[in-house]
Amino acid sequence: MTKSAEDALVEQLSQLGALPPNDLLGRVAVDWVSLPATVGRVYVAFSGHGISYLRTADSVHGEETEFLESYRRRFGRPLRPASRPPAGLAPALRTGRAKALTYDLRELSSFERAVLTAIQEIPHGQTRPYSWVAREVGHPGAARAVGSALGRNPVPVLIPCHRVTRADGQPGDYVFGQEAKESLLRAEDVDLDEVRELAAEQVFYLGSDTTNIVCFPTCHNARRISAAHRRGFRDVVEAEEAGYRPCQHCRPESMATA
DNA sequence: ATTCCGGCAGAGC
DNA sequence: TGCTCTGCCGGAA
Repeated sequence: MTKSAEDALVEQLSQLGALPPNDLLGRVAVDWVSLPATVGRVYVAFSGHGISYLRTADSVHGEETEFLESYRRRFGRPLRPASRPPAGLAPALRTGRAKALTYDLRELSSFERAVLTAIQEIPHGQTRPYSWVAREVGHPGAARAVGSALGRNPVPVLIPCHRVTRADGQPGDYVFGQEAKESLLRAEDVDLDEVRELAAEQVFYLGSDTTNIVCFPTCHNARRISAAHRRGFRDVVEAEEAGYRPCQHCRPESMATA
């Protein structure tokens, strides 16, 4: 066992407090399973603390051993095969809706955890810019740092960093590659072609002239705007000058940062 | 469209 | 501590 693995165990044990000893193994040992998902087969590591790691079979070239090695490189400890997956995991992977699961994000910084927590609020089928996430976690201006944090997302697909896209309408980079990001979004019925067409016209927000509310184009409220009442905007300031206010659901950047 | 910087968190030295 | 570099960005030129 490596030094860092020992440290991790000691730290975990110290956090167990008054838990009965017969819970120890279940809390400390980390298991793994292989399951089908919308993106093909995935490998998932988990313990009593929650799901801690996910890789697609594609990303490890279909090799279970490569998954096990990548886990060991990152966490400094081995995995053991599980007899069955944690509750709710299989359906979450089938449907792409995973908000109810619990995750073990203790290895991350508080900023990284805040970012991953915030993006779990992005609904299935919708996207938000990196700069939006930065503002949501109280670090406006840290859009690039958000990208770095998402790049370290230990549980992609389930924690939906693929729903965070670039402000210019491009999908942006992704752990498993831009192609994988695009296919994940298309599987959620995100109309990437329309997003690109709008962006080409310098339209990054959509409003309805019946409600005078402005949204991100993928917001479910924006999807309901009829063609006759739809109006595009370059930015929120332009929309506000036209008498529109930001949607309370998708919260496009307004001037007030509270 | 492309390129070039400024900004920011984290890691390594 | 402080300095430097890197990275799923953004926006200006």
